[in-house]
Amino acid sequence: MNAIPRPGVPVRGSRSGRPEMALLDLLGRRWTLRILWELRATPLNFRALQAACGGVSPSVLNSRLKELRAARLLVDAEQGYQLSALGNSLLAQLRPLADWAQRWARELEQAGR
Amino acid sequence: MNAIPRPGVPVRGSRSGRPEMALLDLLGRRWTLRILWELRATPLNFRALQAACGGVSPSVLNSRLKELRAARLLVDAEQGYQLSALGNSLLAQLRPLADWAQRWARELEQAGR
DNA sequence: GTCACTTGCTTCTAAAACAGTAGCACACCC
DNA sequence: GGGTGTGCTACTGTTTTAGAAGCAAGTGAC
Repeated sequence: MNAIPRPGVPVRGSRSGRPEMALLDLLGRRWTLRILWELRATPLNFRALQAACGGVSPSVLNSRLKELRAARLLVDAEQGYQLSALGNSLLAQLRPLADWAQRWARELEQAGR
Repeated sequence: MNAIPRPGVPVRGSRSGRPEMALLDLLGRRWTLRILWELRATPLNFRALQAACGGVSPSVLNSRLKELRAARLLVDAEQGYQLSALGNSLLAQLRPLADWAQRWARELEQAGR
């Protein structure tokens, strides 16, 4: 299945077309979350984004960009790729994960001893 | 790289060990988000979880379960696998995504015309 | 003009991840 | 004993991703 996940369309592991399943499929692809994350503050062009993602291969990056454009989370701008209004609203949900990750790190460190 | 992402350890695309990078790597693996999602309400045993995830293959499911246990997001219970307190706190962050996905679906539908 | 440089991306091969099926080992119940 | 349910492992084949190379188009200096 190479289709780009969209609400209303069957995705990996769900033929219901329910929007949250499409979302979980989209976000569960390698690099998707990271790309959104790196664009949280500022637009980046192709090579800058590639570098920000630790040198992800351009073929994969381009696939993810296509998917994110199709999902309307991303738009092409003069300064490069940037989040759409929709993309920003998604990122608003995701941004608190940075704090959560801190807490996670602390708890894992405690548990590790 | 087959290592389980953990804070403090280099992950795909980041050697900094920053917790949010480890988290993005962990959640960006296929089925991880879906598994957490399916466990949001109730514990499920292996086969029930597999079915809930649309028949994901047992080898992959088992890998994800190992990762999630190592990340302390999941614990083994009598009723099957269930979210830990930590896992529940992560899911609390993720739950609003269902609403967001609804909105996303509406906007895509509009834009599609 | 052409030379160097940047940028978005394509193309290729190899490695890794995942899918899909079968089935084992153990437990429990009869 | 035989039947059922369970967590998983083993295997083969397909898909996805990694990693390197490089091309086509644009820009600016000369």
